Amino acid sequence: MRKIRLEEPLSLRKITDSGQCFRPVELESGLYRFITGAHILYCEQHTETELRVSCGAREWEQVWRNYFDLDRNYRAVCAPFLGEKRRAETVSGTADTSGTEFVEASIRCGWGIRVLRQNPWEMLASFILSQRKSIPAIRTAIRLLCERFGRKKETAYEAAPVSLFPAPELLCNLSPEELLDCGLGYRAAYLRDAAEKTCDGTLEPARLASLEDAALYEALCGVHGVGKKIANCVMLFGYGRSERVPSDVWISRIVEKKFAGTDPFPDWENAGLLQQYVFYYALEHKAEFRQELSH
DNA sequence: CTCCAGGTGATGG
DNA sequence: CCATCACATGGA
Repeated sequence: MRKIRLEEPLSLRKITDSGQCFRPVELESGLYRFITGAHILYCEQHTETELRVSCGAREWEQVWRNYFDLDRNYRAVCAPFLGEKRRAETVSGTADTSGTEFVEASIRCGWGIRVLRQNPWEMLASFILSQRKSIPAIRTAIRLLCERFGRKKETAYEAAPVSLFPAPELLCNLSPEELLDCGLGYRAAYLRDAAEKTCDGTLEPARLASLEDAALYEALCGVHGVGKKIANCVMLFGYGRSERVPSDVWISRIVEKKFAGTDPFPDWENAGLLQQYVFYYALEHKAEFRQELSH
């Protein structure tokens, strides 16, 4: 395992648990596995700014530096919402306190999270499957999908081969039953539609990457089963559109409870990163935000 | 057994 | 525009 020094803290555990990705796992105590495309990384947290990684320097620079979004300075991005800087800017005294304090607490709680730059097709497929499922159930469904249909790759770190995410071409030729068998339920037809549109060029990732936000959003919403939340997830996590804010049930509850119903996410170039801290905070404090029972 | 899950589409006001 | 409802099935 090779040593990697980082300019900012990075937490393998928080990233894995943050709800933006479903395949990273902690295999045994402290050993994490990440996969993107056909690349597999084994990784240990040495200190908060030092990792031990299984790949060579070249692969780290060409693949994983981008995947972990290491060229972005998160401290600079978050500075306006933290401590002294924020107080200095609110001398007028009119700014609200509960909301901004909540944002600050969320950033501190999730410090070390990176918003990963993941594979666009994998994000589209994964978030289509995610609707009306719990995060553990999403992980199970995606794992089954990969194990059944994904290409296998041997590594020096595990006895069993690792399953890559199945390419869209592989899913186009499956029978409906084969997809249902992964616990996809009614989402199987949605996934099929996404696979076909990705293969026939309608949603070709390399072309979509060059589109403006509005056009990309339109294209994604053209898939059956993709609405605004999933489209924003794919844009944020798959196409690096860091201003997009996927608004789901958790975010709605937070807006209601902490921001008096007013959208706290400004029309800002990095709003999606803030969203990720706030979302993680909610996951880590579920009891506080869980749905009130109706009566 | 019951209830909920990182929503969406169809339908009806 | 907003309010409901069905949708399949794994977790808790």
